[in-house]
Amino acid sequence: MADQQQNFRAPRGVDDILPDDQTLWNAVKSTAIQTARQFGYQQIDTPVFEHTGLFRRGVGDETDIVQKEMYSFKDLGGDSLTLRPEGTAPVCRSYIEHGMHNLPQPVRLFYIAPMFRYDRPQAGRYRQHHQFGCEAIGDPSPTIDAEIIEIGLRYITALGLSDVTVRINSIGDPATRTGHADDLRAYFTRYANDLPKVDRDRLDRAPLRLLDSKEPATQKLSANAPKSLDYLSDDAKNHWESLLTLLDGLKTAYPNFNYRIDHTLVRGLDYYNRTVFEFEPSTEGSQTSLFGGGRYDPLIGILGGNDTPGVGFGSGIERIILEIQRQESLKVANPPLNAVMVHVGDNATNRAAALAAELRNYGISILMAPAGKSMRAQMRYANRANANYAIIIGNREIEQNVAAIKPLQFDGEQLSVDLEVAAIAKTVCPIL
RNA sequence: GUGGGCGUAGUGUAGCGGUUAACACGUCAGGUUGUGGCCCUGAAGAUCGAGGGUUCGACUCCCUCCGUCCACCCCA
Repeated sequence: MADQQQNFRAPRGVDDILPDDQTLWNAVKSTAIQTARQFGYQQIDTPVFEHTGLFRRGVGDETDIVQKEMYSFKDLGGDSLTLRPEGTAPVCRSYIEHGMHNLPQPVRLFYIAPMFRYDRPQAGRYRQHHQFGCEAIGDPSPTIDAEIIEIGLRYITALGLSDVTVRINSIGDPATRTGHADDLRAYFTRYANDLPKVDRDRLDRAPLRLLDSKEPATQKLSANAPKSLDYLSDDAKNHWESLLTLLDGLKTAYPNFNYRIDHTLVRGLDYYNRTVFEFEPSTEGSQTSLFGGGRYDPLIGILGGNDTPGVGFGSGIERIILEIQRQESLKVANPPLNAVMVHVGDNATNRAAALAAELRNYGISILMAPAGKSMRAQMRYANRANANYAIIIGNREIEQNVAAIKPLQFDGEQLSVDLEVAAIAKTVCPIL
């Protein structure tokens, strides 16, 4: 608890995104937007908070997210609201609410939005994080599953990331899923004595979870455990096999693409069925999964809409950025300003301010050096500002009705031009 | 919720049972006549995370709490 004497810090698990980081953030976000648009996806923003019931029903009452990770609160009217912990349920709610089933199907949507989970922070995990997500609603075909995965591929490729493995699995439909879960439970129960405590504890609660356990003993048992792929209905099996064919077809366009069928891959949220996938870099450390997604055919029905299939993914921007920095895969820099205005003396300051405003009408970017400081101080300021030119106006210039223009990024002659917008604009921004 | 590492100026670090708590970067001001980058000089900036204890004396040793990082659970 910060008392009155202490300075405030950001709450645990949330961070400022400082100016130095914004360049990379913007690059990542605009890559996401470009990629999604290239596939014909349209942007959607849903509110930061929703009725708590949306997540309880959509994500699943028994999931960890709902059980212990939601930022829920009552508003002054007594409604229970929750800061969005994930993006799919809200998008589906919006799809239903706005009758998007009347649009040509499937409806393809994407978002970039903050998510909130009350979780213990660690590397790559925050209480507020941002996700780039895509959702395709209204098409049961595996071509859309493949499309969703391809968006992910194109996105990470555009960001220059390599060494990313795509793991994929099918967990079947709700009916066969419970059969599989029951058999899994039975299988692991037989070896209960060999299971480490953590895994014995979740045997009842979440038998699927034992498959991706980090305990070596459990991993050994998982190898021979019942596989969800052996439980697929004929429909689900066809869907799965078509998807694999489609993914193989992507290898021409994405020579480095390789997927790995991984029967230990399960997803934590209740609404998934059939296809599930994850993108993972070869980083050591553990909270590194860059993408998670899959098909969620039951969800719209669960939320009260007509049965409508859907498939999508969410990708953590913070993790993408960590990985970009680790691989040094993307170098970005802000473009320099056109000029810094250096002005000494009250007359000069007034002229300079007016002139700067006029120059901005030309689309020129211009930064005012701090008023009232020495020319040296202003020049030092200009030097740090990442600008191409200093426009220098002092008493001498006012008298002679000129502006001194000095290049800052390279050694060159200082010029003297008429104290007049067009002339200065042309000097400071030659393409004009 | 559980376990481990770490907490000294804005940042990164040094330090030791007794010092005016050091260094670098950064910030600010200067380096003669109005002009940046390199260089030089100077200044500001730290109740050494908080509270308690041991001691003649603690930034330094012990305990508690808090914060932070990492890991587990789980997830993006």
